[in-house]
Amino acid sequence: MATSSEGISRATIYDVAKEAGVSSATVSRVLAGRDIVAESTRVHVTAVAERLGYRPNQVARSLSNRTSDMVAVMLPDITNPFFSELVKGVQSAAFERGLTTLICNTESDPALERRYLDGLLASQVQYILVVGLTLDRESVQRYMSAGLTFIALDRPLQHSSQVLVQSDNRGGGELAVRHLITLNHRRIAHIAGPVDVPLSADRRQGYLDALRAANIEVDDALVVESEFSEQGGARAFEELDRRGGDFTAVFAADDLIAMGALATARQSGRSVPEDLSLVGFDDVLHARFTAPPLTTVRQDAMAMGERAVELITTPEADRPTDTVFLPVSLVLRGSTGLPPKRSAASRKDQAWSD
Amino acid sequence: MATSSEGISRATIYDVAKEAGVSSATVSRVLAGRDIVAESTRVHVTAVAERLGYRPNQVARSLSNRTSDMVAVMLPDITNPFFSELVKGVQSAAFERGLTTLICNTESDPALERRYLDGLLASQVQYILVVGLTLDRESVQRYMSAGLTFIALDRPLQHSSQVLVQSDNRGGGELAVRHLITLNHRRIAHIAGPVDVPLSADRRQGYLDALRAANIEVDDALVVESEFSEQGGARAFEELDRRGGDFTAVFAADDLIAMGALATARQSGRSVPEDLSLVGFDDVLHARFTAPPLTTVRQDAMAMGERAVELITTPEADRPTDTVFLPVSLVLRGSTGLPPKRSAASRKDQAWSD
DNA sequence: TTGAAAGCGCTAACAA
DNA sequence: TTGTTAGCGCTTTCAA
Repeated sequence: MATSSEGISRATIYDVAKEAGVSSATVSRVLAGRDIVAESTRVHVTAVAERLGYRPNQVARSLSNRTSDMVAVMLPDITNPFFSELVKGVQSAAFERGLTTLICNTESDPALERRYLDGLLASQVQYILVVGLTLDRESVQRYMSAGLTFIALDRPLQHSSQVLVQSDNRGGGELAVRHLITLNHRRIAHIAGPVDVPLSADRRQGYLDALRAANIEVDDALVVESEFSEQGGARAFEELDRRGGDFTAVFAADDLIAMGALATARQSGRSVPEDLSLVGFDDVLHARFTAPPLTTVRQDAMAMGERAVELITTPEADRPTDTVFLPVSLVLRGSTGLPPKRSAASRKDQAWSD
Repeated sequence: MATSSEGISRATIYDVAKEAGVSSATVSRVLAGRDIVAESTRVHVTAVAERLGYRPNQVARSLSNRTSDMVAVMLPDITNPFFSELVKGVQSAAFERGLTTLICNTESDPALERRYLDGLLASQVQYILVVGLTLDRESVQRYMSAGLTFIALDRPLQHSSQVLVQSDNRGGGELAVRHLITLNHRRIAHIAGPVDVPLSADRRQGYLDALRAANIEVDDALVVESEFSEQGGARAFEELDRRGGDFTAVFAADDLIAMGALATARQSGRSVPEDLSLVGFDDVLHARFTAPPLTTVRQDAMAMGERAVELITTPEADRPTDTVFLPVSLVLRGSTGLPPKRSAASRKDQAWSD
């Protein structure tokens, strides 16, 4: 073994073996723990390894095993607070199981996705938790047959039927809009997420279901689309305004959109919730610090991450083959209230009860 | 070479060698690119490799080389938007150089930090971009002599004299407060960051310098401390209020604090900027979507990440040995304005000029 | 300019 | 229960 001044060299399994007077195989067995070893040699070898400050070389282990202790999580935008919380959940769950998390920020760029996947393949990484790929189906298939196992989080993988862990998006949308209806809102707008993200349709479906259940006619002019960002929400709200602005409430497809809409609404002179009620989706950390604090549908990002990691450590046979749904809940805060007089007055039942 | 149905097996360098009728060493040379190889064999081997879909096995490469193509970035909290932007910068710069980024979220927990560092060591990772460790100096030293190279980002490493890439925090604080003074504010509070984070002191020093330069007496009752979060900012603002609340402006040590303070200020019935001006620090994405949008000191997180990656790819000899400062700038938005009448009237010069 | 061969550190048959 | 040995896939002397 090289001296520490030589840098990165460390005690190897051979150093331990020689020092302990056994073979390297025995040391390996002791370390792996699951092979039969005499208690006395186990104790001795462990002590020697400890004394030498031995640390297994993960790279050598990977090469020999053709496995890796890393799990990758691939997502479109780490600056989206929902995703960064998700990452936190993945990371803490992975850590508990001795796995290291590799975060891949793709910017929804297929070229980046490909580079990452190639890199993961080259590094023997097997499991990829993925939040929406933009890569084409064929490429994904190719990576799968090359040995990658995908677990979809939040968004399904292109056409493919991988396991998917996601929140009850439709139910959440319904919850949000039912809340608004209960408050007596009738003209409810929806800022939907991008069409190419399936959960956008689910949340929108929840919106439609709630309206229909209350016999409220659906007005397409009240639905606009936006990307998941404050920027997008701001623009979408302007568009809604441009179309006439005849609504007393908005259900936004996520909190960022809601925050952008909130900022724009206030700039256009409306007070929230007096003139306009607003509901978001996700319950990101910042949602309780907007002015007013945002009423929103809570998704448990940490739980989603944990559940996904749980899946990869579940023997393949016991693994569910289709979607795992996570419950959502409504968090009431200050951004929703009764509609302004003009359109509210007619009903007094139900309000504030949900 | 195994068939693709066998899973993760791929063409190896030997498959290419055999197919091309050369030795594995030659293939290796061709791939490495920097060794002398006959042009004809280079072309031929490249073609064969291409045809076989050969991809070098990074694990084997690492084992042989005792190096890795990964660079780690270790930070206290990925959900802090400033850090997630920083990560984005690191990742894109790393990617351009063929490096893969490993993100380690430590929660400021020394036990987690240690586990991560052990793992990195085991994976042959050499470079760690680190945003503030809580680990003790001795441990850090031990990791360094075990071969890890630390590059400090945003916050210096414990007592150690590693390279540090950071913004001009003192200058930024001064800029913020000078702006408030120019607007005619005289009673300016400061919500400082945690004492154990050095940049807190720098920004606070900027605050003090600006006050002194304007001959404004410093009032310790106007300075409170907070962790870097909205939660903390909210609490700090309450404390400030409890102490009498005789101030017309607040300089917050970061945007999250500012956002928490903003929410609380509004709840306590003040309008911003009419009753109270507020300046943040960082210019995170959300800062332009608060109500009103936040005036703040802009740090270029992406640039910081890029600069750090640049450093690790710089030959050690040419590498700076101490702090690399990045410029900051003031972004004027809606959260700052003239102080309320009572305390403003007396001066008419300067206002709105900066 | 190329090839043979010895590692890098660990694991896993197979034998003993 | 333990040791011997042959890889895992690549890099890199050293010779040719």
